[in-house]
Amino acid sequence: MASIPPGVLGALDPTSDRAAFRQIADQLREAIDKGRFKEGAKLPSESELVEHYGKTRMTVRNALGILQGEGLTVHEHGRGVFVRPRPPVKRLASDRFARRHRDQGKAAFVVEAEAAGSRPEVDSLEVREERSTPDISARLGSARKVLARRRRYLLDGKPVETAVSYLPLDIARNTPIAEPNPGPGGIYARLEELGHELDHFEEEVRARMPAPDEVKTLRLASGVPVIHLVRTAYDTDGRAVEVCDTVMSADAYVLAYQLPAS
Amino acid sequence: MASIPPGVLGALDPTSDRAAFRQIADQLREAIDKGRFKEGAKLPSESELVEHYGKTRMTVRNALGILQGEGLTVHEHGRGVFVRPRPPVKRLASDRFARRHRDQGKAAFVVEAEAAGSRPEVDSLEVREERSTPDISARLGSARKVLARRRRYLLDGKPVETAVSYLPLDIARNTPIAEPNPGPGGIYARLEELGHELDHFEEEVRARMPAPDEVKTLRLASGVPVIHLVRTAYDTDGRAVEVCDTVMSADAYVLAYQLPAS
DNA sequence: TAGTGGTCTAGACCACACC
DNA sequence: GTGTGGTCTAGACCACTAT
Repeated sequence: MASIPPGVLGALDPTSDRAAFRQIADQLREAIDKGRFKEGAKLPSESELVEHYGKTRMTVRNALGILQGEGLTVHEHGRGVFVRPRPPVKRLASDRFARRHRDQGKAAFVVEAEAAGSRPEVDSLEVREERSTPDISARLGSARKVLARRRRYLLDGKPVETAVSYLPLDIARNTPIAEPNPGPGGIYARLEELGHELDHFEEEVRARMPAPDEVKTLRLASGVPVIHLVRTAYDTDGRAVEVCDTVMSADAYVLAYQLPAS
Repeated sequence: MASIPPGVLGALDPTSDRAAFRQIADQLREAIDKGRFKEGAKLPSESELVEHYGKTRMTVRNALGILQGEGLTVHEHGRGVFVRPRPPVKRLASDRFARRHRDQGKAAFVVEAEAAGSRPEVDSLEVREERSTPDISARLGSARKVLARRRRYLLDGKPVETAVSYLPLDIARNTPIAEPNPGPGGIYARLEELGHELDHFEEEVRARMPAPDEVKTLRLASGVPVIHLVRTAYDTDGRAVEVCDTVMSADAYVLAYQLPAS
């Protein structure tokens, strides 16, 4: 068993009211923040920490659990505990749905990702007709049945986002929108060809901890929240023609918006 | 010790590969999701769960720790574990900085909150000159020193947001902007009076788990992420005149934006 | 095979809330 | 005082990774 380099971690203060496992977590957190453990570096093993602090393994594990909950570390069974690397984030610009970005043969996600030097993938593509939920109905203005397009997006092999688009059946049924591949420019281009010229989009942004199925689908490290984004597309008649419900790994994205001052 | 109503929680599957504490967490999560425990309701105590499942207290506590990490429960020392109530969220509309909302005698936060039936407060107000960080300098276009305006917002006594505004000293020094109370319409109104007519704002939105000091300041329950929002205000000359760095309790807000289609 | 983290037992004492 | 959750001990066995 290797030992911990001197000066990296201090000693506990037995007179403190702060629980031992919190003090240990504080010291590890500080060491990470100050770069004494760099991104991707391995923290001391549990047995090293047990020896260093003179506490039992359970206490040390509680401390490590705090860091895990804060998203600072990833724990790999049989290997060790590592400082979680901060992956490069993808910036979603406020003009990402502008018509001028739509004249490509590829989907917007693919174009943007390749421009950023990443390897994009789309999988789990599923298109089917469904009964609408009350929330989707309210946003679409009372469609009982909808066309649902589900997919998952990956960057460099890592899942980053799931999305479900809901469209009223009277618009989408028996059109290219109901095909797995809707063609160049995506469903927004098809909607405009079908006479629904797009006017604007509304997006609602929330953040929360993921549900267990989201952890699985997005392969989320523990301590990583999700951004929940619901976008509604309106045509020039003021009709809601699509609702897109998106769940994104929060460590993969930064959203950018522009707001008018007037 | 009361006992658990029959049918609410099942039994463990000893043949399953899934760890006992995960199975217990699954059953409690399902019971919460299905409304068998309602918002604010008390879950069975640890000793009740120990008896029900025939596992030790440590195993039961691990299960409860999962739910806590998911933000599903709040744990109150000496009282019990409760289903976390979903507080009403405050909707931040995309036109919230429009000039027409600025002609009030009160701050925008106060006006909106009162309209929504909440009791708003602003505290921890602090205004001072500071050295700029590299990030703020880059956003403002190289101001070495800045005026920093720090404050914390509360709704009905609960802290929901901290914000720091940074303004270049050559704009803000010796103006009402440097006063604790900048007057009606806030600093944006003062900026326009000083000749910096506002053109637009840019916002960057991220989500992450809070740092320990943010947990304290915002009194965050465990399992609640924060929304980190950085807004830059530009005047009609294209100059960045303010950067506002905001950390919001993610369970208190939903952000709404409008995007153009053209 | 050795080292790592994951799960679990069976206790103990403490701090806090409520009656 | 009783019941609650918070902290901690001192073990045990297992599963996974690396060599």
